[in-house]
Amino acid sequence: MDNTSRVTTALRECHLKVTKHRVNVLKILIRAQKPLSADAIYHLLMTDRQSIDLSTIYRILETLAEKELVIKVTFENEVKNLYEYNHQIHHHFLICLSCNQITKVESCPLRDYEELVSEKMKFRVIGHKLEFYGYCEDCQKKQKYS
Amino acid sequence: MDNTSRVTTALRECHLKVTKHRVNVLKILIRAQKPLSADAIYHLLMTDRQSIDLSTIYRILETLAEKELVIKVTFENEVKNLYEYNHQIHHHFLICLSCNQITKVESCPLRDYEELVSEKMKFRVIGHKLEFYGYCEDCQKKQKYS
DNA sequence: GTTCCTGCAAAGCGTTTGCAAGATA
DNA sequence: TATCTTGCAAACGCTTTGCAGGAAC
Repeated sequence: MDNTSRVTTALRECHLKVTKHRVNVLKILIRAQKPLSADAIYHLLMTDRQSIDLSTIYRILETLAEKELVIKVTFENEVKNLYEYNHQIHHHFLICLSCNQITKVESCPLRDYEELVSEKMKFRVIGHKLEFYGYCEDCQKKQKYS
Repeated sequence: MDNTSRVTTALRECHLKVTKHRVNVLKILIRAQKPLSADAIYHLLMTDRQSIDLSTIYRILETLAEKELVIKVTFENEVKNLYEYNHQIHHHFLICLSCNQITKVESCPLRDYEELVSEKMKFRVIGHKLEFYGYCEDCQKKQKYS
């Protein structure tokens, strides 16, 4: 199944009308494979000669987040909210402090620890958010020679 | 050593002038034991009959964050930036999805995992950010009877 | 006296909202 | 046709900034 039909089906299942803009936004997020800002989506659409208003993008993202087709995330030192396609696969991010590149990691060390926290702190853990900040391979190389 | 002199010393060590406002902001953050917004600090000062402008608080927090006396943090679904006193002790937070209460946990399961990430992903990990979202004890009780 | 800090007012920026026109079902 | 979606313009809330007066060193 290609992305267009995948996205169309997803929208129908959520009882949302299938509009050009919604399809485009979802396809962009799938292709990106990482969180994007409303603004970034706007520019990608513009580059692709798709006219759309920024406020429409915000409304679309809000709606999609409500239906859990996308996930809204915020990172440290990033003013804008970012939105990622919800692949339903638990993951974390590596965020390069130098170039800000975001890389996904699909392994997670926290399953056991969550139980421990639940017991010790009497806090019922529903989820967690974990990011690693540091330097990606490229930036490490650049730093060596600068 | 009481908080006033602790804070005064810290400011001097950072070559910052010791002003009433800076001392007050730092003391509030120490007392709070959790991250506060600029706005929250403003209201605490006002309640204490200390007149100050919001922009001054932002400037103070920015300066203190630069000198690493405080840490600027952002949480999911929280529009405002929060600032916490930097106790230099590694910790994480439990964030209640119901009442938004923030609780500190000082244990951390990630030291070993960071090494793994460094090796496997060729990403030099400098730090990480981890929060647990769920329900605190009080909210769990309330949910039972509602 | 010099440098840094602060209050005030205004602007900046990301995001949200009201409303009328337009598209989807 | 009824309902939902969109573009446009304006407003909103948090944060930053310019500038002149004031405080710390």
